[in-house]
Amino acid sequence: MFKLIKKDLQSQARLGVISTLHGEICTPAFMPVGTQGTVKGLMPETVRELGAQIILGNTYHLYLRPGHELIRRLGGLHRFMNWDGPILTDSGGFQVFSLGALRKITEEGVAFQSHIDGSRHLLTPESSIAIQEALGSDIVMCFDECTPFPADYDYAEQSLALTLRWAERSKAAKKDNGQALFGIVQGGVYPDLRKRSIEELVKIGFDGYALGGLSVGEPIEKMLDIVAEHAPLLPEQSPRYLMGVGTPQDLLNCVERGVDMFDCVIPTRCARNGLLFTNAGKIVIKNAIYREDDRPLDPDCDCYTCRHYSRAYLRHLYVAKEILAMVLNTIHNIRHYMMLMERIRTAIREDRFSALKRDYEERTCQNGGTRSQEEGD
RNA sequence: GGAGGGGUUCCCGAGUGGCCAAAGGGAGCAGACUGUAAAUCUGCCGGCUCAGCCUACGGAGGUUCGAACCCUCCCCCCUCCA
Repeated sequence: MFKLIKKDLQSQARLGVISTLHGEICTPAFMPVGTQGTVKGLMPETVRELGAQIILGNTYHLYLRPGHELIRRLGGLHRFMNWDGPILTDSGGFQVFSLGALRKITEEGVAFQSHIDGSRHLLTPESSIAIQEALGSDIVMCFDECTPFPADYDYAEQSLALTLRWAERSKAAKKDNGQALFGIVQGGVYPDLRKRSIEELVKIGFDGYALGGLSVGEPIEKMLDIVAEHAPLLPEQSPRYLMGVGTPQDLLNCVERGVDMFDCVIPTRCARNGLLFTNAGKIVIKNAIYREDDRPLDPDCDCYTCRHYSRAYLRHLYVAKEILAMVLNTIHNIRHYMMLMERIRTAIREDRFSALKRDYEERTCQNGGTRSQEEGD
């Protein structure tokens, strides 16, 4: 299911292809997030045109609404949302983390109260897998506990142990139906725990491996250290997925450290909130300096937004709270991410990944990436 | 002509003797956002030589230790009746 095509000589960067039931994915790849069966603001055709090869869906959210059985009856998630490319579904493990106040973790699984209506539900490794099978995703994620940060060693160790037991149960529950199943590495920020996590997951055996429990509030340097140390420990012939990351700078840093797949809400959420990524750094489109700026967002971008609209118009739409602002901004940010990934893949193929990374950093450093530079006050 | 209501900081709008540079919205300015409870959230928002001072609650005057708040006159708006 994964074919490693090339390894960079100067870094851990890799070029590969993942085969799924709904097509191939060239890696390194960034997967736009479509939590509720839609990449917010975009039609599937647009998502595809922007260069996305695979998108995310979410077990917890689709289970609660509209319900996985309903989606199954209507032909599965692909048909339901009119996206015929690959879909990866997250298991609900992240909601164990993000909906902290509304859930209780037990050996059996996680008892949730719906954030929508307060109703009570139990999500287990078995039910999470069953839901993902009903949705019909191409890549199914094991149900895990996304360990929070900070977490002390004892908590991280117990959490990891639980996630490993759940991984075994997820594997056991998974039907042999062509859907891929990925294991998730946990262990907090503790190297020995993460190493153990990897060893145990590999023993169980998965189609791919994800680094989880990162980008949950730990310092970026910490995350990079962990990725640098642990991504190379994952099986070379399996895809490596860093969950929930990140900024363009994070993507470059983590490809360099051996990661093949990413997903993150940053490009879509930030687009809706008016933060746009360009080849000259980030732009906060609501800022007054763009009031009469007739230039495109990014002259080096080929997206629909940059080909047709000025910063002044985009600022106007945003300030006026027009729906089109979110659409155009999302188109741009996703295209920026996709273009970056395309350039990364080409650069690895042509043995110039390091040069590309350096070049991108130089172009954008003038006003930094999100959360990258020193925090002011 | 008669009866009543009202003029507050960029706008709307609370306040009705000291705790008021004055609630709350809006606008404006800036920041955040990392497996989406996010079209969300946060901060600033009269000026200055900034633990204080100055300028401000339609205008002018007055009462008071003290007034956006009480009194007098004036100006302007709105509603109803004729």
